[in-house]
Amino acid sequence: MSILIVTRFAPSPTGSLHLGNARTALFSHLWARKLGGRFILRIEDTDVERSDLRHRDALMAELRWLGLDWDEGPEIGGPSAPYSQSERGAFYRQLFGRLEQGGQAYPCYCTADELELSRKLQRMAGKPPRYAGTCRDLTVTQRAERSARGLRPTLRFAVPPGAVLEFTDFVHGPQRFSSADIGDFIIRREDGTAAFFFCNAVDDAVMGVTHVLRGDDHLTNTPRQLMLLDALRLRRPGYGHVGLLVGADGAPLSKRHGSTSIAEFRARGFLSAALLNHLLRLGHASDVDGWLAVKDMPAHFRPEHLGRASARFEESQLLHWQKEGLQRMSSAELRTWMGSEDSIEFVELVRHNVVLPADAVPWAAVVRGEPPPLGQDEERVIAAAGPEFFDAAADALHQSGPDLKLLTKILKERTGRKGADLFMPLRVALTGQAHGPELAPLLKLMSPETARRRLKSYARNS
RNA sequence: GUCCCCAUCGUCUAGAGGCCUAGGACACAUCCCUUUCACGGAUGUAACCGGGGUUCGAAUCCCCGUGGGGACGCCA
Repeated sequence: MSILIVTRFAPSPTGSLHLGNARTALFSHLWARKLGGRFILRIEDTDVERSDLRHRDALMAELRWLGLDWDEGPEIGGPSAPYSQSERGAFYRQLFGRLEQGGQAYPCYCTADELELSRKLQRMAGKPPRYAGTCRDLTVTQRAERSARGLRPTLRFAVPPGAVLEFTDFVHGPQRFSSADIGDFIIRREDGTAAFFFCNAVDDAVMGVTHVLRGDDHLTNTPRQLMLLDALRLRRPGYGHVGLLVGADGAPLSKRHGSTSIAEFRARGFLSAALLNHLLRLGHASDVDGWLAVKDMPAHFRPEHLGRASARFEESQLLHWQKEGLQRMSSAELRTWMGSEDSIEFVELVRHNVVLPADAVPWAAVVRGEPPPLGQDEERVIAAAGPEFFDAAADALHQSGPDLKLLTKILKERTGRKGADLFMPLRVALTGQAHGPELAPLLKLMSPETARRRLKSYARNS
C-alpha cells in the first residue's frame, strides 16, 4: 500500500495573495503533483474582524491564475468539507469539549488588558513573557463566580509540564523543544471561535494532510501544535519550514516593499509562468537552470532542496523570467497579452523591446508620428547629419515609399553616407530615439505622410 | 529577556571531508554578430562571516563569537 502525499495551502483571507504565500503554495502544490497526491485549499477565516469574503475570492482567483488548482477545497468540495474554518465551529466545539473534560484545557477569565500588563511586567523583570497560569487551577465555584460577574472566558490549553516535543522537519532535520519554555496558550477566543494554533493543527490532522509546508516563522509554533494533536490523539502530519522570502533590505517581505502582491504583478502584465519560474528558484534549487514549462515543474521540484536560509526577492531576476516567457509566446498570444487594438505587425515589430505591456505604448505613439522629445545623444545625431541630409531623405522617401532598403540606397548615392551615419539619423528622426525596433518594418507601419513629416521636421526648409 | 532558526559571488543557488584552482543562473563589463536596442555566441569581474578545534586533509564535522531572522498575541 503506497502512502498518498497530501499537501495544503491554508491562507487567511485578510489580504491579497503575496509572493511569499504564493511560493509556499507553489511548493506544496508541486510536491503533491510530483508524487501524484492531493493538494488541499483551506481558508483560515476564524478572525471575523479581519477576514473578508472579497479577499477569499481574490485569493482563489490569483491561485487559479497561477495554475495552482486544488483537489479539495472551496467550490470543489471534498471528503473533509467544509473547507472554510468559519464553517467548522461545531467540529471545533466538540474537540474543545474533549480537551476540557480531559483536563487538558481550562477556561481563562483574564482580560486582554490584564494579560498585556502581565507580559509587560515579565519583560521588565527580564523574564520571557508567558502566561502566568492565573486561571489554571481555579475551582468550580471560582469559575462560576467569574461567569456570574459576566466574564466570558477564553479556553487555554494546559501545556503538560516536562514534556519534550521532537519531530523531524522536512527541511531543517531533527528538532527538539521543551514544554517548559511554552506557556498555556489560547485555543478558543472569548467569542467562541477557534484560534490559529488549534484549528490550523487540528484541520491538518483531520483532513489527512501528510506534508505541511510553511514559512520558517512557524517553526517554533510547531511544538504547541504537536502537543495539541497528541492530547487529542490525532495523527501528526510531517512539517517542513522553508526560509522566509525577504526584500532588498533583508526584512521579511511586507507591504512596504512595494508591489509584492500577486494581483499587482498580474496587473502590471507579468506572466504567471514567469512568476512561477522565478518563485521555483527562490529558496529552492531545481535541477534545471533554464525556463521550465509549468507542466514540467512538478518533475523538477526537489523537496530535498528546499532552502533553510531566507531568500531575497529581486525584481531583476523576475524580469529575466518574464523575457524568457515572452520569447516563447506567439505574436497572437502577445497581442492578447498587450490588450491592445494594435495589429499583429505592430506586435511583431515591438516584441523584443517590450517586457511589460506598458512598454509598447510609447512605440505605438512613435508609429503615429508622436515620438518623445530628443535626448542629448539624439540631438547630436541630428546635428551631425545636418539639415541637408534630411532634405535629401525626404526627397528620397518620396521616391522610395515605405521601402527602407530603397530609401537608404537612394540616400547613400545622394549623400555618400553609409552604415551608422546613414541609419542613425533616419532612426532618430523617425522615432526620436537612438534605440528601438527594426527600422524597415517600422517604416512600413508608419503612414507615408507621417514619415515625410518626421524627416521634414529636421530639414532646412521645414 | 527566554527559546529557536539561519549564514557560499551584488542576487538566486550547487556543494552532504579529498572530484573545489569553489560550479551554474541572474545582474554587470568587454568582444563578436548586427543600421540601433533586443536575441544569440565568447570572455571577464565577483563568494565559502570571524576565531578556535577534529582530521593526513574542512566550504563541508564540533565549539565559541559576530551578524541577520523568528517565536513567546483573544494575528496567522
